[in-house]
Amino acid sequence: MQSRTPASRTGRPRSAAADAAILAATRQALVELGWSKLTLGDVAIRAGVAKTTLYRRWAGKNELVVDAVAELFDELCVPDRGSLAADIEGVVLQFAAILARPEARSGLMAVVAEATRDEALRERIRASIVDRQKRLVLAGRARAQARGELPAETDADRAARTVDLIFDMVAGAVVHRTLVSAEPADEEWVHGFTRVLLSGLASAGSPDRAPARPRSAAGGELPSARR
Amino acid sequence: MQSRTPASRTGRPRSAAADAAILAATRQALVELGWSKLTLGDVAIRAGVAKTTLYRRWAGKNELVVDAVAELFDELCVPDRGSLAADIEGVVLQFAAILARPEARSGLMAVVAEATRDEALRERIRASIVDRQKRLVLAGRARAQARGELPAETDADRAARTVDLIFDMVAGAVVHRTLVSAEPADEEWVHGFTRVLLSGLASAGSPDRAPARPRSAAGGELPSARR
DNA sequence: TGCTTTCGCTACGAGTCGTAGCGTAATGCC
DNA sequence: GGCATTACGCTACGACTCGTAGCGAAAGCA
Repeated sequence: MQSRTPASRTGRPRSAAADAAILAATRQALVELGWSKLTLGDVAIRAGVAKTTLYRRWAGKNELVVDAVAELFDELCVPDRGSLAADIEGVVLQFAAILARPEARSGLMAVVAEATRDEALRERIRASIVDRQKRLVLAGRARAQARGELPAETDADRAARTVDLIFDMVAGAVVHRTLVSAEPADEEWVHGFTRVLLSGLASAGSPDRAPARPRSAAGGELPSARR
Repeated sequence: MQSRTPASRTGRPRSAAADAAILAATRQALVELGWSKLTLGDVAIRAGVAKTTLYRRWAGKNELVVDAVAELFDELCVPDRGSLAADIEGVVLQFAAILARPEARSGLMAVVAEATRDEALRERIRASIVDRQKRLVLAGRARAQARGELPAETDADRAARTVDLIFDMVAGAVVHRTLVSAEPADEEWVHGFTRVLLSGLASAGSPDRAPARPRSAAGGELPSARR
């Protein structure tokens, strides 16, 4: 989590229960106060620990909130729903459900904002939040390629760039919808999003059905503009 | 900008020069200090005005930064480049150039985070930043429909939802790429993004050319494959 | 029993916040 | 020109948060 236990064999061990209580109290404070009015002294009182204990474990507010928010993303997974479109919709709905929680909304964007001027914090976010999400994209893509819904990628470098692109498009769209447009990423929205992501803008006017078009592997076939 | 001049005919008018100086000083402070270490007292000194003047014009740090950041988006426009793909790439590159500036990076996300718990602030952001961006999507879409690259939308309600979706996908992807992944949205990335947005994921494995393929609809004109 | 590390508690200087009060400057109206 | 009205600069203030230091007690291990 925050700091390792490098080689400290002896001495009184840190209370694991205090860790859990502090992170839970941080999330509760995020809900009730938001980022800007959250103070470490308040979190300490809520968690039932001394303020100095907080400073002994975390460098500051930023690092604490990153860890508190990161736990929210533990539940993310890629359920095999049988098709790429269904897999995407499932994951996006999970992601949207997390972002619907107020502790995620106010905490996540704030630490990302702080990370623009803090390289170490950015790395911490990447390791404990972003990479975990990106792994979902990798898993879903591999599964789709095994099904033949996506062409297999030979060039490893290009494949990495493609995964990064997909990740930014999926996560970015959900975050923007939820936090900037401030409207729910409900099933209807996710359905439309998935259709555009898979088939492109030209199909945006097509009726409600026919989202994915599992297209035979290597053939760079074009998605048909239906309607 | 911040407050109207309801009916105040008489009295000493507010200095417009002070407004400009304050907003410029705010952006400068964002660059040098970032969001969390930016104080209104510091901004006042940089702008050469009294701290009380700041509080007379803005309710607080949030509102001030929104106005300061909003000015960065004034330059956005949709240059007619002849095809939907080229138009998208142009706008996205403009948007990316703004987000590359440190005052936008640290300021924008911070106020969005604060807005999750402040309805009035969210409305202020929407009015002075988001709506301006969304208008670009509307303009580009209308132009593409006039060219025949996109099918005309009859249902006004569905059209509005589609525009919202496109907007969240475009803005969200660029913001996520720039601020979360912390990598530049350069021409190569924008090119790949535009291809996926227009043609869908299935075309992601195709070679570097052939971005958009507007299919039929109403006599589809083909945009030139650039590069 | 000793050694080591953590914990709770108190206290502290430094810094920021947002506001009040006062005298002065700039404008419109008569 | 005189008057009312509003904006401005300046100072000072209480309230709050920050992050740290110091101390004695508690909880592990040899």
